[in-house]
Amino acid sequence: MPGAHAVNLFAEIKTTIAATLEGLSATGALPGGLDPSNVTVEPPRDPAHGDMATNAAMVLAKQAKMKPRDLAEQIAGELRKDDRITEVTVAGPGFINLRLDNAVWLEVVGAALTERTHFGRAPRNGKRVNVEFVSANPTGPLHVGHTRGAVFGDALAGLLDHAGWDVTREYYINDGGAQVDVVARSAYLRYREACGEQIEIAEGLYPGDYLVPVGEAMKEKYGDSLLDKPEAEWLAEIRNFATDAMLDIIKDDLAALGVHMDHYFSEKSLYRTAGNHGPIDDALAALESKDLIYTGVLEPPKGKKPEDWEPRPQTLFRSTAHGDDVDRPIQKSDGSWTYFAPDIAYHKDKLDRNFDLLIDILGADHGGYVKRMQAAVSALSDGQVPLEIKLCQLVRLFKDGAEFKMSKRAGNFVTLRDVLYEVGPDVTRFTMLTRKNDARLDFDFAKALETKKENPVFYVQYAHARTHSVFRKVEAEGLDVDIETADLCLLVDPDELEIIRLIAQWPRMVEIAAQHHEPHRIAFYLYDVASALNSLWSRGKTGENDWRCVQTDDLALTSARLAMVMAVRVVISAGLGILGVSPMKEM
RNA sequence: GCACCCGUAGCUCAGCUGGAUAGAGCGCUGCCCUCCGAAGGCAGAGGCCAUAGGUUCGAAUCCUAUCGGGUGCGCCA
Repeated sequence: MPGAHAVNLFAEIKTTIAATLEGLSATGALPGGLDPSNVTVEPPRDPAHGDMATNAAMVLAKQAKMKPRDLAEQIAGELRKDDRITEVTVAGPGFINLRLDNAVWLEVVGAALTERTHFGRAPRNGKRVNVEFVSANPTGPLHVGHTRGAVFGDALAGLLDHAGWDVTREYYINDGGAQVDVVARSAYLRYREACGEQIEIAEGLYPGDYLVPVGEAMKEKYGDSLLDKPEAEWLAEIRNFATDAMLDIIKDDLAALGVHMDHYFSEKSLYRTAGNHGPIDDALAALESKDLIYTGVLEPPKGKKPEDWEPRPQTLFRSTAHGDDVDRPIQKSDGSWTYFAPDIAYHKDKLDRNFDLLIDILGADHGGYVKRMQAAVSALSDGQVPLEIKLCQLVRLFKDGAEFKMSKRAGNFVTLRDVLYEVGPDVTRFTMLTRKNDARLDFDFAKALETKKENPVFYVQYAHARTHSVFRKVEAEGLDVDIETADLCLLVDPDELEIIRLIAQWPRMVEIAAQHHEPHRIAFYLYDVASALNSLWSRGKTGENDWRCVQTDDLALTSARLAMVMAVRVVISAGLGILGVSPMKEM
């Protein structure tokens, strides 16, 4: 067995199979050059089939010009010689089912105990990934809509880190558009208010009282010197002041949720500075050199019926050359940039920072934006760097059993802070990760706090707490047990071995979830682990006394069982760690 | 009109680069604590994986078409 960081048994057996194929080719038993890349080694759905199943023979039958079952028998014959494998059968259309020596499984428990938080953590793969998420406009506190993206992005980043990537968590500050002027004007009103004036917040400005302290801070800094000046003289200054203040609020919100960004990138920095040149110009020049920029007139959008539509020439990006449906405007008809222009420049900046993979996390309402951005990245990187855009669907809130609708006009936005105040960061994070990102999520405040099995956060935490309570029991009784030196071979019960096999799947789970960029798989896996532990636990409570973990008259067996329980704890706490949830020692 | 996402048990949802008899929770039926947390466990009933074709040894999964739901479609980001 390889040492630390390489306890993915499924990957090991796959390697063994690949080696077996090569060996058979070398002896002439099989044709050479068989490509095993499509071979899978997985736990079979039905445990009666064995510990692992591989499709190798079925996948390679055509290449080898053999019947699947004949090929399977060939491979099986070789695998039977392997010490780790105790049983090899060929079944169905050509599955090869394997049973491994218990000792092999038990070694995984040993690995979990020695590696602890590193168990399942892949070796560094030397690749860098940039995960951009949240990126809310700096116009106020984060609300629930942002929360899902924040949780998802952070968990995905944690997952990729666990799977071997060098991860940068990044936030793009939209501080270049018109909406930050609106914040500035709104803050200015609060400033006048702080100076003792009666104010009226006009339609279209931000009414939120989070701007009150900003106005007071402005008075602190500027006194009443700005009161009589025209907007042109204070706008730029106040814009900076206000967006900084908003960003501070957002950073506090994220910190309260347990999210920490590695890098904040300002949109403003992309525009022309003192000279007549800036990153946007550079990005456009790069595209222009590839003949992807031209002036043209777009067709009117169908079905939307814009009343004031009329054909106008615009500067366009030939995104159709990179898979988009239509070319996209980067300049408005008045010559100013569309939002797309700074976004192109921003992604060029990411590319210039030499990432091997870019991931953007956006709300599902940005779906129309995916192809054009991927086209831009494809063009700028000559197809070398993939951009993956993960869209998070809406969160529907339920309060007191009824859906709670938020609307901008009613101003009844539920903020991230509200949610954290009600249920806390751990429940918020786990609950938001119990759905695929592209599925709508129902978030029920009451259910999130329920201490019942139907609430997965509770269920997993409960199992984790049990892994502690049993140790408290041992301590209270003053029993002399030692999990470090435990003889794991005493674990022979099928239910015990099932738990161990589940634990052994952890490294593989991390790998698969990371490959698919789907942290929710971790949440579901943890639920399975919790379920297996709870099931076994109950056996000890229903007459099968000999199953109880703690056997005062058999400390050797007790030690072995505690070692297994500890391995469960290691896996649950590692999994919760990836999701950003802190494991509880007692409920 | 076009693009993207989604249609799996009565309800809410999993289903691992296509794999063997499609899974869980809720709800329903019936069981299980003298003892590590019953805040739990076990068992039962419940399915034409939207529909129709196709690809292949093999499809909930891939392709095409249709139906149904969501999101978006130049000068908002």
